[in-house]
Amino acid sequence: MQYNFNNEYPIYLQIVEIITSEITSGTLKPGEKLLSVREYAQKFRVNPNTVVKALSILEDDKLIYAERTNGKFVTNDEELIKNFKEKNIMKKLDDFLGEMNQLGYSKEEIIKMLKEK
Amino acid sequence: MQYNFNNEYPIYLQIVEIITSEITSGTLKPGEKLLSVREYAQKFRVNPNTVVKALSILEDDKLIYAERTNGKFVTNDEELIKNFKEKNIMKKLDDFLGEMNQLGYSKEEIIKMLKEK
Amino acid sequence: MQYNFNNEYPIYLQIVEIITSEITSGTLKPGEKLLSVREYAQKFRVNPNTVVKALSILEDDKLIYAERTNGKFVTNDEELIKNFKEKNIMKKLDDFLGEMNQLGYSKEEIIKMLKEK
Amino acid sequence: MQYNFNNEYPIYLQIVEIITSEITSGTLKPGEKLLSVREYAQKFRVNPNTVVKALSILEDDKLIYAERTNGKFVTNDEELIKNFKEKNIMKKLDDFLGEMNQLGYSKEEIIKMLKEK
DNA sequence: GTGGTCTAGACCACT
DNA sequence: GTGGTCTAGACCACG
Repeated sequence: MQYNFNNEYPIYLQIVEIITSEITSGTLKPGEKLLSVREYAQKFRVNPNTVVKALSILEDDKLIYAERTNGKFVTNDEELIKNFKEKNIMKKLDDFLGEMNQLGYSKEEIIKMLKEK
Repeated sequence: MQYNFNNEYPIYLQIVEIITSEITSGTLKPGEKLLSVREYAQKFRVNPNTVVKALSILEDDKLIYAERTNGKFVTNDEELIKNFKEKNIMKKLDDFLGEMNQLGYSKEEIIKMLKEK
Repeated sequence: MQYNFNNEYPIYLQIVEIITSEITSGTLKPGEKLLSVREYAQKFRVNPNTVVKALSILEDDKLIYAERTNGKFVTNDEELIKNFKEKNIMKKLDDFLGEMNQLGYSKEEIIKMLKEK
Repeated sequence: MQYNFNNEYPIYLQIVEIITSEITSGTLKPGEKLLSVREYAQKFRVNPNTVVKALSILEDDKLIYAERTNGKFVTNDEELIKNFKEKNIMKKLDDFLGEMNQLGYSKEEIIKMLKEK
């Protein structure tokens, strides 16, 4: 798979989003070991520092935790993952509705357009 | 009215979006004269150059045109405005659906969540 | 006829060029009376001041002369018109060759491309 | 080398033309890194922002692309470069022929004059 | 009074 | 060190 990063948006945040959705969607299971920084750097074709920065944010969010010399792991707190997922979704929904309203579309019209797709 | 610009996002792009919505929503009619660069600068409380940058993007998009020393005007090409509006909407819809799918939500689930809001 | 003025270039200079070529190409004959400022302004759909500025340049160039209350006329100096025409042509040729050379085309290649058109 | 910018013409557009010719003529190869904004500013003895403006036009044209914080690079799309070169040439040829025709010269006469130069 | 251009200088995020 | 953004302020051509 190719990763096409958007240049108008910090790469490390794009990586945060990728790994976050891997966790919330279950591609990465609770307790599972993450790739090493070097492996992610290769996979994403970015500078290792960029990966470090992304992972430290995930660690702040408690979505992953580090075992000192052993690697980084997905949290075992499934409740947290679930909450994170819902919070994420709600934010996206609200942002989306807000933008569409600004353009003059009501919720009903939006649903109609979605159905037609 | 107060303009609260989001700091994580270039002001000039936010101005582009504001004026674009004014055009696509009909607040600014085809052929209508825009405020002068200096007036927008006052209104938005930004530097005139920031306005210049925003307007030059709208001009690239053909949504407005400049009459040398006379001011800037909304395009008379209503077809273009309509296309622009639709393109804009479709992009937002697709982006939104893409993000949601990446998080593991189907179109039906999304519609359901929207209805519940 | 429609006049589509190029916005990136002063209108009065574009008018100078139009009238100049009318004179050098013989559309306007030596001694012939020009339109009035007002008539040109209507014809070109520009501000009368713009026409005045254009005509004053032509007068500086001696291509036209003013009879006080009577109007403006094409010069009777056919030699001048001819010289003007040649000078004009040579400048255009040189500019063109210069630009093309900068892009890496020799005179021979240019002639070849012209023939193929 | 000295850069003598023509005062009747925006410097940033003159820079656009210089770099465009360097790309289309192969002086700058596909994928090659451009000088930094600051280096160009020194070389051309202009303000960095003037360079920024020129480069942003080249980026709009897709002739160059930016790698965030890493520099700017010539596009790798050689087809695009070729098309750009040809389009550029054709435009110049057409403009030139158009002007000359307006002055009453046929293509044959133009070719004759070119040969005599 | 209008937009166009340019300068000087500053701060910031990113790698 | 790189580009991106923004400000303040200046001068100019144009109509």
